Amino acid sequence: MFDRNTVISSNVLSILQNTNQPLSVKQIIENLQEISIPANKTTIYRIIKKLIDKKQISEIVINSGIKYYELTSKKHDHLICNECHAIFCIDVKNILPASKIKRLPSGKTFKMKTHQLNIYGVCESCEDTGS
Amino acid sequence: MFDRNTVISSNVLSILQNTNQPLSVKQIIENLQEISIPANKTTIYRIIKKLIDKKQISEIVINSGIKYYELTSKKHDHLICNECHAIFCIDVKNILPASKIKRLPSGKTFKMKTHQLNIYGVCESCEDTGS
DNA sequence: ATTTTTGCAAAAGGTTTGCATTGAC
DNA sequence: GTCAATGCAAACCTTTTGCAAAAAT
Repeated sequence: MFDRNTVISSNVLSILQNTNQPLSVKQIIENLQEISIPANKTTIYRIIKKLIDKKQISEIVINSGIKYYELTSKKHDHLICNECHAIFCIDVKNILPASKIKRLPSGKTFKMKTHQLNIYGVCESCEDTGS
Repeated sequence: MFDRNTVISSNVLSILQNTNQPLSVKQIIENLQEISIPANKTTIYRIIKKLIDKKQISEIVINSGIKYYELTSKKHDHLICNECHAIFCIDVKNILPASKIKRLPSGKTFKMKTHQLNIYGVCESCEDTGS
């Protein structure tokens, strides 16, 4: 995973493996604190960056401007509550059907209002320059 | 539009009406400078906030963390170049088909790699409290 | 012993806030 | 004249960077 195995890096990874929703750096730090592993935010940002470079985790940006991270293998689309900002992971295949009311695996409902789809890739100009 | 009609606010709106892609606050300021209307960023943020409250414009967040704004009436999904960060507006209906290569209205191509779909709304707990 | 990982402080970048001034009506 | 809009400086928040100290191998 990492060049060297440390308490912090291994726990960050297992926290991400064991959660059922994307976590922000702040939330990761809180999770670490709960198991008595204090960590500096700089350290977490650096661990996150390595995991992203290895494509082990993916970055999610929501309208609050805060970034969240989840295992790439668990990558989902997301329902985001405008009120409490909770993030629920879903599979787009379960959404397309008509109703604006989505039933979550937990049995709870979610009223969909707006969406944002961003598709990332490479435009023709950048493809040409091969940068 | 606004409680009072000013040079800055009316021009911000017309810039957003005349562009074919979402603009950041920085880009809006640059657009204003080009027509010799210097404006403070605070002012632009406040104008943007009013337009969002009135739902005249919508906010788009991309992985760079920067927010972009576009007329709600022109709301699209977006292709975002990972290299140059250009944003191309598209209609999701034109995407779903098989190929990873999307042809833009301009005739140029875009190679799609990853996507992020965020659906905003209200979760059951917040719906209950009616907040 | 070497090299990576970590912590701290400071900086960076986008966004927001407080307050006094300017400008629209 | 009144109240909204603006500008400026400072604050805020998340994220990044530089450098020295600590830990892993």
